[in-house]
Amino acid sequence: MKFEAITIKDIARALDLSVSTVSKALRGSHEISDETKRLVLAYAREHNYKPNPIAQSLKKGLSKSIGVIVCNIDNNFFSQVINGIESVARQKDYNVIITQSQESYEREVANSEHLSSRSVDGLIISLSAETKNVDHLIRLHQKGLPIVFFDRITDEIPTHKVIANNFKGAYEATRHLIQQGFRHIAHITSSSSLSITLERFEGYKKALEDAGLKPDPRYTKLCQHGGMIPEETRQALTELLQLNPQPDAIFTASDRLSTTTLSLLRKMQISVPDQIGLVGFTNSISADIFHPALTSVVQPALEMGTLSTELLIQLIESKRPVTEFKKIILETDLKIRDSSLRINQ
Amino acid sequence: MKFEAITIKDIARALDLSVSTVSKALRGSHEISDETKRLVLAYAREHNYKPNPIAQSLKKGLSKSIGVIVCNIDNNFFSQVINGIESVARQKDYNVIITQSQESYEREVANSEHLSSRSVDGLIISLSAETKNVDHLIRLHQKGLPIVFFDRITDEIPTHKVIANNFKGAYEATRHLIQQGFRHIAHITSSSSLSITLERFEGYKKALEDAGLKPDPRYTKLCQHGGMIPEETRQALTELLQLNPQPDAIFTASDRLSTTTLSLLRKMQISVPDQIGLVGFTNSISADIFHPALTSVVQPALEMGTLSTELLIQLIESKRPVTEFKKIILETDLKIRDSSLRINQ
DNA sequence: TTGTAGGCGTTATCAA
DNA sequence: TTGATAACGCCTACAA
Repeated sequence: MKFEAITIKDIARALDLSVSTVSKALRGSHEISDETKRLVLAYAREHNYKPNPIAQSLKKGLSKSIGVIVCNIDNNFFSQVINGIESVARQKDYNVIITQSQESYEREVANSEHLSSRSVDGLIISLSAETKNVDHLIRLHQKGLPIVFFDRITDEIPTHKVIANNFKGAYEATRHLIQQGFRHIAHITSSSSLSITLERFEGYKKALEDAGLKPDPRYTKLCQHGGMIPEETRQALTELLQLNPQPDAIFTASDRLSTTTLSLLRKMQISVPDQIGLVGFTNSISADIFHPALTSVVQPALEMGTLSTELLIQLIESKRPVTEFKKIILETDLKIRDSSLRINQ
Repeated sequence: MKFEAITIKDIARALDLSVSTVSKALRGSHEISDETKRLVLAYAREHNYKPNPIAQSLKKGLSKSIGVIVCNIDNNFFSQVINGIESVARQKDYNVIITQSQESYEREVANSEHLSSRSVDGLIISLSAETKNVDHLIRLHQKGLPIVFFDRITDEIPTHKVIANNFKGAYEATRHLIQQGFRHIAHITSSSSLSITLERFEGYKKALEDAGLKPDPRYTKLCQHGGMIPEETRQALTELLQLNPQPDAIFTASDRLSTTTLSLLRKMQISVPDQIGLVGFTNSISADIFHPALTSVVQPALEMGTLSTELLIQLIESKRPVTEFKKIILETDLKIRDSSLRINQ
């Protein structure tokens, strides 16, 4: 009943050769006669021989697989990044092992521990909203595990990083709202410990200042769980709507926050943008399809995935230690669309 | 510079014991003295010993990983299913290796070959739109690789399957359009070789018939690539709009087709539902957030993932061959909402 | 040109 | 209670 695959040993026995001869023949070594090679290759093909990757891994100390930690796959941005990761990885013959932190620090630590201990050759990670301390990753990095960060990065580890131009995106999104005539613009964003939170907040603030508007700290609400807990977002929105003067527009900092906010507004029977303006920051290409009622700032998520993977594989396969690390900032591609959501239920 | 992990051998040398003693002590064998166990475990913990999973795999012939083949991760339905798969797998200590067929038969074959050959203990798959022949999977199944199908299944392989109640979902979606007063309801669907295509078409047809409407074959358009090629969908929509009488509503059979159609209608400046009715079939929970202009039929995608994974792990870990296979049909949870998309650009 | 032997890290069997 | 040995499948000095 077990899945019996053919091995080098089987070929050797069948052809009355030694395993090393077969091994060499299979890899086309020049120290094997053409005749023997022909025989071995023919037999291998005929019996559909495939080297056992696990044995190869054990031998070479490389698993030909890369680990990925994201907070949640079921999120347009991350699934697009993973799409990019998978495409490049497959092309270079690496397996992709996916794990989710669900925005939990503990799960992030557990997943990183699990993925290391020799089972992956490298790690691609975007930090969880809860993560304030990256010692677990520093440890792995010091042990020599190649790591590439994307989107939610840390400055504490010297390695490659790929991010979007969060400042510029947030600046342009906010400026767009201002140009639409909104004056009291609120900001719903993620955990204060995330790199993206600060960068986007700075863009938001600068746009207000450049327009002569005074950023009011009461108008910025943090969601420590990055919107994973809807109640948190509901609370933030409710508090904003009770302020005086009431905000006339909202700049939401992520896909999850945007969609949750949109959904809450719908339940509250508040039309966008007739009653309140809404712009969402997004890194997701298809966002313009999925968010027909949002104005969005679009970033190439797919490219983040492909780039990160190329950099990681480069790290893995470089014989000599890499000393210079890149921090790649993908440029904002502002895409404004003003469809609106009419509420009629 | 290499990642040097501590091994059993290191512990044995340090404690002046044999590797087999250490191995047994680590697994708490009762044939080892308490004193020795204490020593070994203390040393192991102190030096953060982790067994090398690759060596264990080689030894046991099990990799503790499951392969997944979907057409595209960057698709709400599949990313939600994978979310479910990953959750259950992690809980049971399995790695999840993701691959995408991109709706290509060739890539599906290549991925399945790659994932088998001992690198995964089981396979969870949803067929590509191009796949007409499943010999590649029959081969793996016969070799003893446990397989579970979800959503896009085949009847040719006797194993567990998890699907949605496609007939009922399509029936209700179509009936809803009829109740809204639409009479010329078109249907844009996927490849004719997919199981879901037929099932959803039957539901659509039955709803029309039950309402005394005559299904017109010209009103059903197939997209052989499941909407992966936008041009295909554009063509289908264009042809539909040229028919006489022109359809007054469309029932789209999948997320990708729904969003593409919505996007095309927007470009054509055709409002939904003022100028044309639109209902999309979806298995995706968050669809009601993402498709504010669509009426949707909601299915528990997450549950498809968790269920499939539980069934697969059951197959993998069952000592005796499983003889009875389940075909689980998850029930439709119809969720109607009639927000509308006003076009103003 | 081919074969022998040892090892990658772990586990299982059998002997001490 | 512990240890020596072989084995999982593959690779590679080194010998023949």
